[in-house]
Amino acid sequence: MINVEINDEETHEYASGISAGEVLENVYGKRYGAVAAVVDDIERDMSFILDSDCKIEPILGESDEGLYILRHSCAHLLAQAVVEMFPDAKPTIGPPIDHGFYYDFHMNPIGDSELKELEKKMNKLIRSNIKIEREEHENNILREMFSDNKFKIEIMDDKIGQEIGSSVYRQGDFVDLCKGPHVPSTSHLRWFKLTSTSQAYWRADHNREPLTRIYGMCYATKAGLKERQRQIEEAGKRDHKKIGKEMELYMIDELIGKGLPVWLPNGEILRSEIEKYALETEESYGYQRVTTPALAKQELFECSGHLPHYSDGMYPPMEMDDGTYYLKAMNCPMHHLVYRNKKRSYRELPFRIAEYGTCYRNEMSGALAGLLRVRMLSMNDAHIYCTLDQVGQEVANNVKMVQDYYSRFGFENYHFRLSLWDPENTDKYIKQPENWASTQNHLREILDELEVPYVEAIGEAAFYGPKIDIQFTTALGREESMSTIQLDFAAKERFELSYKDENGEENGEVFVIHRAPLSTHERFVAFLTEHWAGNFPTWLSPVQVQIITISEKQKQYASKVSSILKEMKIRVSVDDSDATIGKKIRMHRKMRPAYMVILGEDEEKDNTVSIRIDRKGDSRSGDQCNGIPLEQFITDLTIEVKSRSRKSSLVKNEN
RNA sequence: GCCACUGUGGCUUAGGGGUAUAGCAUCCCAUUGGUAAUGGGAAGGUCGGGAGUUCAAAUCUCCCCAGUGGCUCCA
Repeated sequence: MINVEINDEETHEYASGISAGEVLENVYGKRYGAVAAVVDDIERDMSFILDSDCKIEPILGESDEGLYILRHSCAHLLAQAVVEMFPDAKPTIGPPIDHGFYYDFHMNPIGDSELKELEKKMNKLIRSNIKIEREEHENNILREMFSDNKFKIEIMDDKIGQEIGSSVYRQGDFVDLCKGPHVPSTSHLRWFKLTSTSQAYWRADHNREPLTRIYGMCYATKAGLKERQRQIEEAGKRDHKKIGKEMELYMIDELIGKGLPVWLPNGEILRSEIEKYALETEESYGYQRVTTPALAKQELFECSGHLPHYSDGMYPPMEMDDGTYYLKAMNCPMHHLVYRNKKRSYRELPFRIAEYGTCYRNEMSGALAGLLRVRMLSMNDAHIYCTLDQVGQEVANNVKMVQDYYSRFGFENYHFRLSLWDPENTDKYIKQPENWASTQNHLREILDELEVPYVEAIGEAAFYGPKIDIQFTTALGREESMSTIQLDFAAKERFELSYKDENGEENGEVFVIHRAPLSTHERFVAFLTEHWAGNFPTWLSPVQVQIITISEKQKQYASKVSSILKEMKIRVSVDDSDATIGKKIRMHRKMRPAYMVILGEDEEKDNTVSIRIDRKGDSRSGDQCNGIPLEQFITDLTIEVKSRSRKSSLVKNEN
């Protein structure tokens, strides 16, 4: 007999040789929802045999660990269906990911109809409730089992070597090399859906074999799957491409080219409001503004290191009669020249120059997406030239600036990331290992001191130095880089940056901080649109007031109200057409004005307005305050706009 | 760039070998209306572009162009 402690709560006695699953079933009953077990702190299959005293805990399907196992098992199930349907397909790897899993196969590409067939087949395998069994084999047996799959052999070479054995999991005729654990049978995998296919490369190396990747989502319960589908649908409604079209923020025309958005009047209002706000903020932080050209000579980008390290991201050169020119992908080289334009004194440091600079990047055509990834972008860029001692304070100021900006725009779903170089893959970076080590530590200390929580990411640095990136989570739950604060230890040598220090010596220890707290206009507006679902705070709204008349009798009063608002610099638009009031409201809600102002007989008689919130997708739609004195409305509105308030406070929720 | 899918008037969309549906928007007429559909009428498309198969192509085939998702996650 052995003593088994369950879930840190109770201890039971069992005959040695009992399985983890049998114990859990004995204690919790059959429908407890566990997919595997933790035995003495190691994740095990339900079939794991207990032959000595131990501790055991169930892994529930809905826990993070449980979902991981479910998704991993679901990937195996997909592989089983694929090899049954396409006997020549070679499974490679199939990990769980957020919301689901994927599996890469060496096989011909497949389309939607095959995807549906695969899903059907998987459902059939689920209904057959096939047992998933673990087997352990010697190295040579394993190599024999997977002799027709060079990818699995390569995995073994890398991970296991030639000596030791490992485990496989078998379900029906399908066997996969795997550490496990897995769910005990296919019936646990009911709540999945295959979502898409893609092409990937073996080992993510485009010189190696192209693979067909199949994606799926998988949850422990029907409710989990439904919730994810709802989230996807919800995210679709917030999609900046859809809202951008509806609100006429921007357009993309084939004749201009892809990745080259045109800002329409409404989008330009957003851009210029954001820019105005940034200019004010940065002026108060001691930045000076400059404007630099869109192109420059090859020699500049050789000097900066862009051509050796970043040429893939730049457009091909233009041969002119006096040399070779490139469109700029970054503003920094030109800003360095601004610094170098005259002798600098220590009294000038930190020297901060800023520019809403327009850069051109040669993104792969397939990577372009709405405003999120474009080929021409306007960066909220600035460079700070300072001593090593000043770096801490400057970075701290920028972290604070980012936090202030985000709170002003209402962003909450973000986190800081310390982006480090990859010492295993140094080709992408300037080769100065000691500088990498020291600057990375420096940034880490600054973040620790500020007590800002952050994660570290290897291989995400810029070629010239480590970064603090601010990562934004989209409505779909995907992570994207928004703001960035980068420390550059290479520019001082490449551009011979120096200053005259307190001792009258020429000092070359000039550190450069690159920073873009508001990302690019393009990406920022995309996030902003998604975050607010187009229902921007009043100060940003392209249409701040949409006047709607009840009948054409109020034409004059509407025109009077509108000219007063215009004088107060409020963006106002009037609909005094002969359509019905209901129709006018319906028509304008998709443009999402901050407020609708209804003007009828009563309002005109009393010199008042009725203020209404009615914006597509806004839960406050329909809220209205009647009979507000015109004077008061104008005062309140002006305050709300001037203070850049996040709240639409002119309509109280009393109805 | 690569893989898959998609492309029908300004927008949303039906159809799927016999040159095209509807709604919204637009314009006109009537209506002067109190909060998510007031009636009626008109106009608007070489079905993303090009080539091919066919008596006949929006529809089938091929090539382009553009959009969407994916191409970091290492048993």
